[in-house]
Amino acid sequence: MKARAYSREHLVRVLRDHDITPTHQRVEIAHALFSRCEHLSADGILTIVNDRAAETSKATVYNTLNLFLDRKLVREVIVDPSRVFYDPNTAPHHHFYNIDTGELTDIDEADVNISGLPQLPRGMMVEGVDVIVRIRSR
Amino acid sequence: MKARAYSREHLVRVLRDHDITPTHQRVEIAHALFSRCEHLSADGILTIVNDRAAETSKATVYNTLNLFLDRKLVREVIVDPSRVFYDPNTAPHHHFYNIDTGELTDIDEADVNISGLPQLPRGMMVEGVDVIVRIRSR
DNA sequence: GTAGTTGCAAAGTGTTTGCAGGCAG
DNA sequence: CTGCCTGCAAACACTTTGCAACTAC
Repeated sequence: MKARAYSREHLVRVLRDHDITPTHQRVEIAHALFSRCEHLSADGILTIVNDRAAETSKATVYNTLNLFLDRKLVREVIVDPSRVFYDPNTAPHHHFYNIDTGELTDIDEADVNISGLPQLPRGMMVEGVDVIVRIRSR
Repeated sequence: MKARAYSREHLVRVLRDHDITPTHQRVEIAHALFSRCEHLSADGILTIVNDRAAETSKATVYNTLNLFLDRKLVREVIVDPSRVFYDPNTAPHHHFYNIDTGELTDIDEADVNISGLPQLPRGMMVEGVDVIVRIRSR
């Protein structure tokens, strides 16, 4: 992903493109997600957004993230039942998960080749393939 | 996995082999998991175990599952943040996840080939690779 | 102006913990 | 007998919801 500092104006356009009314809070949440190349949890986002001045509630963060999810602006990464991460990179890709630190790192899908998956059950289609490589320090 | 009805005596031996005191409840929970080739949630196990007569509490199911996990008798499958499944098949393998029904199906690891994973960060080792193929009806 | 959004607090869900009584060895 | 195990209920962390006030357009 490009490590670009997304401007507020650009984010407003992106939100509109996804049929999301660009309220102040939503722009801030989008900014938190897109301006850094990190995988954030709802709680992490809440902290960042309220870093300077408390202006966004927990409920709004959750509602907004679910909205972004629904509008396919972000993607959920499920690696630990007690930690859901939101990934601003919606292109298909995979992850390293550091089980010691909880850190997530992207793996470009182009690099990875998966072959030999069995036939799908009849009438089914693939929605997506997630690969999680769990790593830890030696 | 062999679709074999595990006897209680056999399970007692298995538990002992894993340094687990084979109490009545633990044997029942192990039986629920191993006697069927399903991926069960804590709640599903609670239901099965108490199907005839209520004799096992929720807390014991959770404690026991965590114990089994720790002793590597079962494995956790994380596909949905609100549903943790316990998999009696500890051999490396992957999963189909039906996002409509929540159903999990095993994929034999021998069939699947993954190539092109990037170098690990320095000093790291792979603990395991999970592949989840999310499917839905067409 | 009006529909959609927000904040707060309360309710929900799945899981863990503290403690008194009970079972395994 | 002794220590580990169990059940219960309370505690917990995370997420969702109901509702009155507010904001985008």
